[in-house]
Amino acid sequence: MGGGIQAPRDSLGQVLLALHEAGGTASRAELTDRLGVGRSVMGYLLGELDDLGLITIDRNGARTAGEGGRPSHLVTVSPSAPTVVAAHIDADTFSVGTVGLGGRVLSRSEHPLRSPHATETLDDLASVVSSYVRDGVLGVGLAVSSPVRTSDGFAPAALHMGWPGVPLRELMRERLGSVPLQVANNANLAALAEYRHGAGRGATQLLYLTTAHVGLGGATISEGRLFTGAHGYAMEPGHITVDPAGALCRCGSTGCLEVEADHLALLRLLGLTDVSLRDVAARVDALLAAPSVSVLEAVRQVNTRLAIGLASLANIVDADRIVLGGTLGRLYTLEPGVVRSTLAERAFLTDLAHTPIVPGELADSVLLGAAELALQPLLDDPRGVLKN
Amino acid sequence: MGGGIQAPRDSLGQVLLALHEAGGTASRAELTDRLGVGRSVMGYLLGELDDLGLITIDRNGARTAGEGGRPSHLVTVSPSAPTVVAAHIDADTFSVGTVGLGGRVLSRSEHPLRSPHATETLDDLASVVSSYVRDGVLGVGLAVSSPVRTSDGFAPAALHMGWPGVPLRELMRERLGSVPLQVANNANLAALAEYRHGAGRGATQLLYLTTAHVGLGGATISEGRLFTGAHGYAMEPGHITVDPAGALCRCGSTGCLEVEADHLALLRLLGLTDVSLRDVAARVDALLAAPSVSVLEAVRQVNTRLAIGLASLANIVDADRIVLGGTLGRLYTLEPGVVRSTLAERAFLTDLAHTPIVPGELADSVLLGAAELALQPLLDDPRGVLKN
DNA sequence: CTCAGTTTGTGCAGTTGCTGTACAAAGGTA
DNA sequence: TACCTTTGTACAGCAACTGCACAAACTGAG
Repeated sequence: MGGGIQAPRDSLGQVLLALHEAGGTASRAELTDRLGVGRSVMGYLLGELDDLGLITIDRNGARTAGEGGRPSHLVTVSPSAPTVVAAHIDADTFSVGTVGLGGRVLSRSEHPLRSPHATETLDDLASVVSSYVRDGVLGVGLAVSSPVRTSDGFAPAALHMGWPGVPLRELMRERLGSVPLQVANNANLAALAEYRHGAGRGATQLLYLTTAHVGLGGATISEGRLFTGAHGYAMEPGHITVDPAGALCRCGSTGCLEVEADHLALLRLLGLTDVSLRDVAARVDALLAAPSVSVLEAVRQVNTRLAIGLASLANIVDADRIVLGGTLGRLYTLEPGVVRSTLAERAFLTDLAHTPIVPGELADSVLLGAAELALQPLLDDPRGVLKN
Repeated sequence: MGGGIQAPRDSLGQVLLALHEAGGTASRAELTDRLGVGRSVMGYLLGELDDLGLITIDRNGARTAGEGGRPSHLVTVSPSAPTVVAAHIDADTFSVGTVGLGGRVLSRSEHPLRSPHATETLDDLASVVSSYVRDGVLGVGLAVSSPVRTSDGFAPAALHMGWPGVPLRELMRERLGSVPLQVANNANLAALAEYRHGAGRGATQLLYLTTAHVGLGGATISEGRLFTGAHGYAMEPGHITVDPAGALCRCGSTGCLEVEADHLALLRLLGLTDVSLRDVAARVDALLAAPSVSVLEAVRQVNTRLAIGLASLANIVDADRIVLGGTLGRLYTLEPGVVRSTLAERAFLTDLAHTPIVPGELADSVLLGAAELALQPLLDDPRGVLKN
C-alpha cells in the first residue's frame, strides 16, 4: 500500500539494513542491541543471512571491546553478495555505477550527454547500464531531476533538461528488458543516501534541500521512510510561494522559492544573466571557490531568501535535522549566520528555530541514493528476493 | 519511536480499527476482505475479540448480500465494550463527552470558560472530566488549540487563549490522577476524525486545513498515520509565509498565511476591526448565513489568499484529497471557483492542480478526534490494554 | 422439491518467526 | 588458577498466522 520506500518490518531485513547503514561491517553485538532483539534471535537471523550468501562471519577477527568479556564476532557483507546498478542523469552528463550493500561504490563511470533529446539520451544510458548489468545484479535504480510518479514512473517535468513529460520507466524498460528498474527524483534519493550514510544519520525527521544545477529539490524522511505523497510528487520545495508579487517562475506561478534562491538567482544578483544553463554549475563553483566581497553579499541575500522558505518548511515538517546538499551546503557554510537568524525570526516555535542545520557529507549522494532505491527490495525481504 | 498516532501493525488491532471505521457494525465478510486475510484467520481474530468482550456476533442477523451464497454474520461493537472520555478546550467553552468504538458519541456536555487563566480552566475541566470517568473508561483524550509537544504534552503557544507555554499534560495529570491521558492539537485531531469517520475516509494522503476561531490549523495523514514531525509540531499551515512584506503576525513573523486568511482577515476586509476575540466566530457565522454581495467579495479575497497557501502546501504534501474543516469548508462551499482556479495556477504539476477539495463532514470533529487519541492504545494492541 | 452453484464459516494440521532460559565459550583481571 | 564479564549456542515453547478440506446457509433453475 502506498508503495514507497519503507523501513523493512521484517527482522531479517532490519539486520541487513543495520549492516548496510553501518557501511557493510559491524560486530554481532552492535547489531544485536541496535535491533533490540535477544542474542539467540540474532544467531538465527545471521544464520539465515549466511545461508543466503549475503554475509560472512569472522569468528576470530573480533574487535576488542575495550572492556572485558568475550569478544564479539565480526559480520561483513559477503564479497559474493548481490549488487545493484545505479544511474543518474545530470545536467550535461550521466553517470552509472555498481554499488553493493554497505553503500560502497564498486565501479563508476561518467558520460557526456550527446543530445538534449530524451530518446537519444536514454539510448546511450541504456547501453551503458546494460554493460554494467551482469549476474548478481539485483536491479537498476535511476535518478532524474524531475518529480517521478510512483505508480508508473512517469516524469512530468524534467524541466532543466527541457524534456516534456516522459514515461521514463516505460522507455527504459523497453531498452533494458527484464531487469528490475526503479525511477525516482534525484533530490529524494540524495536525501535517502544522506539519511543512511551521511549527514542525516540518526535523524528521526529529516528535512533535505539541495541545488545541483537549476532549481531546488528536497525531501523529507520520517522514521526511516521517504515521504513521497500520494503520487510521489511530495516535497517540491522549489515551488512554495515566497512572494506572490515576485518574479515569474518556469512552473507558471510567481514568487517561487527557487526563483529567489537557486544558482541562477545567485548569478543574477551578480549581474551575470548571460550564463548558459550548462555552465551555471561550473560558474557558481568558480565564484564560491574564492568568493569576493560582492559574491559574499550575494550569498547572504540568497541565503536570506532561502531561509524564508526554510522557515515555512520547518513550520510544516518539524524536522530534528536539516541537511543542505549540493551548492546549498556550500552557501550555508560560507554564510550560516543569516540563515540561522532568519530561521529564528520566522519559525513559529523556538524548538523549530533551533533545528540543527548541517551541510551534506556525501560527494555522490544522488548515485548512492539511486542504489538505495534498487537495494530496497532486498532490504525489505531478503529471502523473497533471493529465492530465484 | 517517534511516538505518534499510528495504524496498528497487529491484525487484532486492524480488525478492531476496520470495525471502528465502519461505524461499529460490519459484516464478517466485509472485514475479511478489508484486511485481505483468510476466512479462518478472521475466525480466530473475532474469537479473540469476543473473548475480550469487545464485540458481539449475530449469526442470524445477516444482511442479504443481494446475490446468492451463505449470508455473512454481523459483527457489532459490544455494548459493554470500553469507552473513552474526550475533551476539547475551545474559545469560550470547553466540551467533554464519552465516546465508544465506532465513533459514537454516547454523552456530551458543554461548559463556559469561567476565566481566561489556565489554572482555573483546567480545574473546571478536570472536575467535569472526572465526573465522566467511570469503570470501563480506558483513558482521556484532550484537544487544545495549540501545538503540543509529543514527548511531554507541553503546549508552547495556546495563543488565542492568551496562555503562555503550559505543561498541559503534567497539569492535567495532577488533577486527574492515574487515568491515562493524552493531549494533542485540535486540528490534528479533527483531521484524524475526518479521516476515519468523515470526508477524509479512504484517502491515502490527506491534507486538512481548518479555522475554528482565530488562526489556521492543519494536519496531514499519510497511510493512516498522523504526520506529527519530530516534536509533534508538524503542519502549522497558518505560519507559512505568503508574503514576506505582509502584515505582522502574532507569531513574530510577517506575511503568515493565517493573517491573510483567517476569521479576523475576513472581518478586516469588511471593515470590522473592533470585534472582540470571543465574538469572532459568532460574527462570521452570522455573516455567512445570509451573505451580502460585499461579504461574498470578501470571501473571494480570503479564498484566493488561502489558495495561495494551499498551493504551497499541495506542492509539499502531494495529497490525494484536501479537506477544509470548520469555517474554511463553508467559505469554500460559497466560493469554490477562486480556490480551484488559484490552485490550478499555482500548483507545480497538473496532478496536484486537480486534487479534490471537499468540506469537512463532521459537526464534532475535534471531540471525536480527541476520542480517537484515547482509543489509539486499544486499537494498537487490544489484548495488551485489556489485560488489566 | 431437489439439486447444482455460490458464498461463507469452521476445524485442524503445519509453518514461521520470534522469546526465554540455561549453558558453554572466550576474553580480562586479581 | 579462580572469578567476573560479555558474548554465542542449543533447545523448548508459543503466538499468529496459512492452507486445506469440509460443512453450513442461502439462491435460483429445472
